[in-house]
Amino acid sequence: MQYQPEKVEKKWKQYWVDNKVYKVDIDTSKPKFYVLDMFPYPSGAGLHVGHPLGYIASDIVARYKRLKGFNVLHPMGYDAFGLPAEQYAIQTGVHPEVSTAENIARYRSQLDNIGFSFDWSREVNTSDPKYYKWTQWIFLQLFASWYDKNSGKAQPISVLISRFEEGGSSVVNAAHSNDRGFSSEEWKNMSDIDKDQILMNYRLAYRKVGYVNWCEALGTVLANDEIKDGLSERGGHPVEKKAMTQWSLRITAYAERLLNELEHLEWSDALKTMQRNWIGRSEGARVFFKLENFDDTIEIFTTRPDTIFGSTFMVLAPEHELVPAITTAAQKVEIENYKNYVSSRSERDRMSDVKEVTGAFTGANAIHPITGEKIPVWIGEYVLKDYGTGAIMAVPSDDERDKVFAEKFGLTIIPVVDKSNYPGAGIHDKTGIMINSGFINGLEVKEAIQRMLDYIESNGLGRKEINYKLRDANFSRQRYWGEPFPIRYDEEGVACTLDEDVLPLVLPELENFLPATDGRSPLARAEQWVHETPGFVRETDTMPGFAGSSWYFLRYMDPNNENEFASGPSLEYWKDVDLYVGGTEHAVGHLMYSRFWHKFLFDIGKVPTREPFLKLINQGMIQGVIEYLFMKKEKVNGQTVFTSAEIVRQKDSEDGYTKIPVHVDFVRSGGANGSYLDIKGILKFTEWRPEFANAVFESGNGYKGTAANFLDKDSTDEIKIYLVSEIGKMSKRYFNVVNPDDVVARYGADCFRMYEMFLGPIEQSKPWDTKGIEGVQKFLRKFWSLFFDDEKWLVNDTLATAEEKKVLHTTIKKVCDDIERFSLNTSVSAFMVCVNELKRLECHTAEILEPLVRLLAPFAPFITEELWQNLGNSSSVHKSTYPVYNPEFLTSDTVEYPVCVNGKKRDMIEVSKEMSAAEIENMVMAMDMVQKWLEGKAPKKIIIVPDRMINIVV
RNA sequence: GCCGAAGUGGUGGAAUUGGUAGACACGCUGGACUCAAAAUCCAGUGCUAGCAAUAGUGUGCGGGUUCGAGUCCCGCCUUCGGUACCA
Repeated sequence: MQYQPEKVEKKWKQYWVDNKVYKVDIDTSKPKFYVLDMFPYPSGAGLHVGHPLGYIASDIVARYKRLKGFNVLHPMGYDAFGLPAEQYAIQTGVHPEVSTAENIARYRSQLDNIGFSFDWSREVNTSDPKYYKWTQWIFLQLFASWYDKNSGKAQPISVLISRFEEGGSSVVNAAHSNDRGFSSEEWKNMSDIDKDQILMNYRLAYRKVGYVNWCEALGTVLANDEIKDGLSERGGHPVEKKAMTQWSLRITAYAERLLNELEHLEWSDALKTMQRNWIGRSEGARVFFKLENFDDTIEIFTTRPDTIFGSTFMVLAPEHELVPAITTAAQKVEIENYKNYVSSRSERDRMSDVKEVTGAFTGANAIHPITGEKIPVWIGEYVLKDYGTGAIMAVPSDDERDKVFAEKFGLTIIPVVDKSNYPGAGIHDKTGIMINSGFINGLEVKEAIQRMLDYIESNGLGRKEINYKLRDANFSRQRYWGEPFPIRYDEEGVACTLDEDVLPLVLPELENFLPATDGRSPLARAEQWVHETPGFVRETDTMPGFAGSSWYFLRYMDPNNENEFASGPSLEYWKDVDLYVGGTEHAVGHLMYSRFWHKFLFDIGKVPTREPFLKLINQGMIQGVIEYLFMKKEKVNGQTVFTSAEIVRQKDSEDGYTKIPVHVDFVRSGGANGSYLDIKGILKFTEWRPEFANAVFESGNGYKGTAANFLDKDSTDEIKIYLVSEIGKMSKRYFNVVNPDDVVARYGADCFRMYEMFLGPIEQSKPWDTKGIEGVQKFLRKFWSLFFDDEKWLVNDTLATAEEKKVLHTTIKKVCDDIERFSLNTSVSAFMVCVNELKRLECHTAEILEPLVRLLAPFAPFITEELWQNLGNSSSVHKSTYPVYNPEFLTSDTVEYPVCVNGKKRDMIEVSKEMSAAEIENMVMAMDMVQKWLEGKAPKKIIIVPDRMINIVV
């Protein structure tokens, strides 16, 4: 019987559904194991071959753990709110709910096609009101909480209010953004609106001014992703920063815990380092600088208080609230112009450009808190509003950017750290001896920092402080397709929450998904919805993408619960995720927000664990090849011109050309350097992009013409328009998506699964390529042929030989070790080696083949299910047990040693395991090869590494 | 710019703790079977020299530590991911 994957796979897919093979429930008789994948955003392009990489790996582990006797929770769902569906709705009028449902249906069928063992009864969809009811509920809990630094956890706002009543703001040690202190009397006499404003600055979900990318021409707020080189990607219009009051989450309150509690997690060091650096804890001082002629003070944060004597000017973020007040009349125009320039700059550009600094003088001076000198106050884009206090004391002698700034604007530089005793020390290294620094002269930097901190505190100039690079998370989006806030504002503008029992607050129906005026969310168009309750207006912003994904892993534990986000017993049983698999692109964003929400839920007693994800594996990306055509920026005689890449390369500059992505299906020799469009490709391209129907194509061999001119050419290879290939994301926007369905249709799901694993280590990124998939296909056929020849069943009951047992048990050991350390590419090789060996030994005994089927089942669930049935079993192979390796079968009496001379392998020698080192030495010295290399001399040293190798040093 | 990762034959990759570099595959070359093809099977395959035995050389580049370095250290280069509103 021939191996026919399509037949076998169809049969077992149905069987699994009919018999609910992967359904899982709480079972306290078994240990639990939770295997989670980062759920996909269901994009219009469908699932591509990159998505399943992690899913296959986690599915193998889930199946392996099940066979090992664990009760495995292995769910899947959809992160279904997002920008692309909304953009699609604007373009086509199709409601995001409709397109999302279609995309989900497509994803589901694609996922089913690959044979995953998900328990689909637990599917989660973040855009389903039954789900986002609980996202809104969590938001309400955040709104109703503040962070008490004394108890180190979130507390109800009611506790805060009673503290204020008892002792005012000074008795509270909270994470907050409140800038005025008050006594209990003052609190009691405050109006409700004032109280509300104060409380807002303590809430974990609060409102503050944030900056959005505003595009006047498009009348909309843009995502960073929609901006290229400072212009809108659609249309190339200017983009500027615009201030808007927005919801924000006080993640900074959790900075210390997010940092410290990383330690026990089984995450890669690289990932932990990324999170640590993102949190960016630094110890230093907050120092107050008085202003000349103003009552206000400028607050700065510095990690180098020792260098304060070298501070010769100050720089404020251009958005700093003091800037308008302190700018002198003479400097007003300059400051305004500079602020306009800065609002056109992205934050990334502001941080990246270190060679060129820019800035403007406010005309104001600050008073140096120690020397009393007047120092000028500037604004500069390299100081960010949301980092630290949004202001710095500039020390041009000991900071790179301050130095460049001082040099450019002719400001004073006073050297304060003598590094002459530390050759090779960089400008930021905390080493050297203080000079020109008054009472700390002569001290080592580290000592000077301590001395200065003490001085600052005891003289009331400031205080020690810990600062974090981590910033509070902007939680508002001016979009339709997201969770509505369960918030409405009264006539005074006070934010009032909806009652929990009216949740979910469902998105209103809309026809037009374009943003409303002034960049307000499209929700503002739903007049009736906005004004539903007399005297109130609803919040029209929606929550960002990370809202729903910050807690979905909890919902899987009890996905259909209508009374709670998940029941106590289910949370208590499943606890946390034992294995989380997903891409590094989420290293800081999603993983940081999820940990934050989880810790908050822990604080309010809703989850039993401090951390959500115990072990995490980052899968690499499967990249696509992006193929670009060179297009001349300027039209020639009114026509668009595409130029073959070799012509452009001869000019050693790509200036004057734009790169237009081409659908990879049109390209010949794609992926390599010599990819090109032939005549057929050009015709397909112009058909696909009708706006280029009359474009001129220039080839390297002198042809020039439009697609129509090429029609009469006989040979499609006569004209080659070469392209540039780049490795990048597989994405609809680059037209390079490869659908797993196509691969499965051709080779079968088992083959696709094993091939994706065989491609290389799971953590590594690599471009998709089907070169080599036939090796895996051959393996599966060969495996099958151990059981069946053309028509006959070959498996018999003969006793297995020692050699056969050795092959099997070597493989069991290797595969188990590999799964445990997540090295799935090498376990596929191990299976190949095993089958090659068994084939050579003409092994057809059930004693070997039956455990081998179980061993392979997690990798190739279909073919093994079929063979398992043929072996006479009536239940699923996935309900059996995993084979256990027996070391007895692997013993050997001899060891083969490589014999090296000076570390270079020269010969091999087989040695009995019983031999002593001295005996081996004698044996080695007697070898002809050794004598030849010694050339009569005595060896300096003989190194014998047991079971490894022998090295002779000459 | 900053943070993180990767770089090994023609290609994907293996080498788990400093100990035989290139397992397993793809591709290629030659052969068997076949009228022919597909499929299958056998042999070879890092590079250079050599009929061969063998020798030299070889893990992005330049240094270093070590009896021994793909693996550790220092300095670079290139590519990828993130950089706070793509998900």
